[in-house]
Amino acid sequence: MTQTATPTRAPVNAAGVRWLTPAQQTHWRAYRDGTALLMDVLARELDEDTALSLAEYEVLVRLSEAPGRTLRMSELAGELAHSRSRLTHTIRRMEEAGLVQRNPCALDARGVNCTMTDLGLQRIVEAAPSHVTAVRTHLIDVLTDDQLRALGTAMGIVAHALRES
Amino acid sequence: MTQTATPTRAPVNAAGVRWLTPAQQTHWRAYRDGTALLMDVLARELDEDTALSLAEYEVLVRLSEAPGRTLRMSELAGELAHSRSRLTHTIRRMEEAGLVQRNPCALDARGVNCTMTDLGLQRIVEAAPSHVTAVRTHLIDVLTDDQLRALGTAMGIVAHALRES
DNA sequence: CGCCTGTAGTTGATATTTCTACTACAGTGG
DNA sequence: CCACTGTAGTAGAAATATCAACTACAGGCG
Repeated sequence: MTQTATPTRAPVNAAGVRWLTPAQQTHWRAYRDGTALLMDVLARELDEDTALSLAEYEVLVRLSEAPGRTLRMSELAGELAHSRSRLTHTIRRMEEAGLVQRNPCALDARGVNCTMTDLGLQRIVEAAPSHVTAVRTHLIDVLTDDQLRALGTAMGIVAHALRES
Repeated sequence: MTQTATPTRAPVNAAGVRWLTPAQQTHWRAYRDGTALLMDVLARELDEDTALSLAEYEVLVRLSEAPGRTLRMSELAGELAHSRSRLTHTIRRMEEAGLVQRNPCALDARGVNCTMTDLGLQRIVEAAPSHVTAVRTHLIDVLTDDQLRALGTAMGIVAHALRES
């Protein structure tokens, strides 16, 4: 749990686990804490300004970019990295609120197409400026272009590695 | 919601909102999606291997590093960036499981000290190798040292900016 | 002291997420 | 055609997180 020396190579303990170097520890924690704070404030401000959760907003963004404002449930779940179950519950609530609509998929009788309604479109058009401003204020404007690019590149690599497995 | 040109300056819409450039959009999304995937897999593997949630693990880490394995509830909440309410619920469950213990604070009668028990220490000593390996596998080992450093630096700046306000 | 404002922590209700099991259909190979 | 395996989606229960009071005490100031 604690580190007494400052090795440049990761130490290996008796069980064969490669521990983290102090620098790795520091960077990992900065990432973890910064992400927790950032997501928290983005969720809070979005909810205050627009009464949408981050999950609902993300659903609407993906649908707004899809042809016919429509995506299969599984595609949506895959893009959002949400479980199928979670997505079902989210979409059911959004359907009750009139933001989306579900229809059976013609090509695959198992499938369900999820379509954004006009109300859903209206809501995200209203919400986007607030959210974009929040992302700018708390993330983009506090970093240089290089820092943001490095952040995106690093997490892109992480995401790619995870999607492989 | 969509971008047709590739400006290097952020466009400004009628409402005065500075939109994101395509590059900013790409990096922000890579960060968001990568983080979602990463946190998800870390939580899942930790739970499978040790029956601890990420939140519980983090509580134990902070306590293990504190003098006397003890922290005030509010200090713990501050470090974890969790709400007080959330922490109270988490700690109540952990206390029922015998991982921590709560005692009134001598200096401040409002305060509550939270102490890690021997069982709690044992549990995190057992859990740490698994979690460290997961963090290595999915984050640290897929990045170069420079990339990890850039990631930590960027999110450190973000965290610092958020803690100011 | 007595009042006021702010901090620390808890609680119960509500909302969301996760877990588990389930139905239905697709695709493959006998 | 039929079994078998895998994919798509759902539903209810259990776990967890958020929200909105609420109690209790600290610290400042008249």
